[in-house]
Amino acid sequence: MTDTAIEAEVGRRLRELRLRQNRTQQALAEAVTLSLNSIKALENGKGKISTLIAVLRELGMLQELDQFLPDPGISPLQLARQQGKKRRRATGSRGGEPNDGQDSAW
Amino acid sequence: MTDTAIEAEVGRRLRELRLRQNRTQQALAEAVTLSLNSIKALENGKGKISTLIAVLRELGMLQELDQFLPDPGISPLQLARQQGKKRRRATGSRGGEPNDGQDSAW
DNA sequence: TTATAACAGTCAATATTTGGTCTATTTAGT
DNA sequence: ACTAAATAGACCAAATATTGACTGTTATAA
Repeated sequence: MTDTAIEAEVGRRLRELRLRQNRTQQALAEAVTLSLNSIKALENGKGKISTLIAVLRELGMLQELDQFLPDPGISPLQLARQQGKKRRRATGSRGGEPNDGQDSAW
Repeated sequence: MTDTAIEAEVGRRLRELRLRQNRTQQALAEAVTLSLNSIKALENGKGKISTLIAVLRELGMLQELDQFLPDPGISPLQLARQQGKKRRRATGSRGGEPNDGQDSAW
């Protein structure tokens, strides 16, 4: 499934959610203070993340969003290591490729 | 929690996921065929939906996305009513406000 | 059946994102 | 401690999204 296909599918599902609540694109647009065109575009698989979030909130899906991208927290070891540091970065050996993509979580 | 705050939080969690896999913004950018700037912006809570989806795929979160926005399917009654129709719309009485927002699912 | 609301599609102007490049800061490997 | 990699931040030009207005199509209430 291509990225474009997924975007389109997201749009379809958002429309389905809206219709389940029997709401109009126009009404939804007004509720989120966005234009009707933006809603159309969103349901057609285009748009900004901010638009998506606004609509999700209005449709009452924010809790699901939190489940979807749960706050992973920080592993204790990294937390300990973070003392006084302002940033975190990916680590790796100097010469070679940065890493092999295996996640160890610590 | 404001929309902007949620966007920022999404960015933070995406960064956390990336770091758990010990990957570089640069490496991630190359993996999804996007610019480093786009990844920076995304982790800062800005960007397009297409960018978000590409990164989610690369981080292996597409299944979670499917759970988050599950295909609601169509209720049998609506399916029956949809015979030969090309579109679906929100319904409502002619004169008054379109609807009260209660979802009946059928 | 008919009138009209809901929706699709387009256009021009504006706003935001993206890509590319550069500089500065900070973290981690040695 | 030194040094290089990872990241932040700003800049510009190009691409894309948003808005508002308009026209055409389709489904539903009456």
